[in-house]
Amino acid sequence: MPEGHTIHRLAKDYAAAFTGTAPQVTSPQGKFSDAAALLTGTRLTTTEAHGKHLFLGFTESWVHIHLGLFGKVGFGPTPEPPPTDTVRLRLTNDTTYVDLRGPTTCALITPAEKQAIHDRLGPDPLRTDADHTTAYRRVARSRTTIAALLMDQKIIAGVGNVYRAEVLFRHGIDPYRAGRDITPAEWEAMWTDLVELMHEGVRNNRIDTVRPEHTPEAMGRPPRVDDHGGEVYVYRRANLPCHICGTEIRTADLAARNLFWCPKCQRR
DNA sequence: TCCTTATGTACAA
DNA sequence: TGTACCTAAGGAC
Repeated sequence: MPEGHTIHRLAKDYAAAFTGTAPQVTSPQGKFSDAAALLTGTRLTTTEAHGKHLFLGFTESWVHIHLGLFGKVGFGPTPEPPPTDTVRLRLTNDTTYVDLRGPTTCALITPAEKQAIHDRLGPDPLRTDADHTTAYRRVARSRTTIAALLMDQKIIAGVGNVYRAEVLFRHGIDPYRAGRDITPAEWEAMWTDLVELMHEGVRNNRIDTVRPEHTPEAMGRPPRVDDHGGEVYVYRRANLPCHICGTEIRTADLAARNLFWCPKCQRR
């Protein structure tokens, strides 16, 4: 379930369980075995997230993890169960084990390689070093749709398909508007909102975007049941009535991803 | 048991 | 723009 909030949460969870310890590192699936052998016996000193990229800092080098669409991480107490053959990376110390499966990336990198990743990523609403005005400069010059720009990690890091759909809804912005038609005030408002929503996402480990006055309880409707876990306005609600105006939520393909929006609440 | 789908990205043409 | 890659769950048979 990887948007930026998930990765920042994982950075905290890895740190809480392993910082200061020298975990046993293994790769039951095999693709990370050589690196795992090198890392075993060295200390995990720090962890960090930028957008959807996770970095585990060991004494000598960094492990760079990107979950992609399918990657999953699971923690548990020791004693650890025998790993299944899809576990790419397992860390185990005296109290905790953690398994990583299905990542797009799991690699040892140097500090210079890590810096190169930071350099190609845009500002991350969850990082204190983020400067949203640099992102707006790129948005304001672009003829690309705002829906595509919000998913472009070079422009803004950490937003995925759920936050994209939801923040556009919350600000009444039609997803097909060009970046250059987004006003500074609109960008500022979306950014501020993302900072809040994503911090809440880290705390709760799920995406909730529905304002208190529109919750199922407040509106007298049944709670949402969706395996992504959170309460949302439009994401994966195609052909269901908009929580606010009742219009059917629309869906379309945009750059090979599913886009969702309310044609009445979100105007050009 | 097979098929579809998914909160992502990179690379080829 | 299309396709490849990584995994697991749910639904159709």
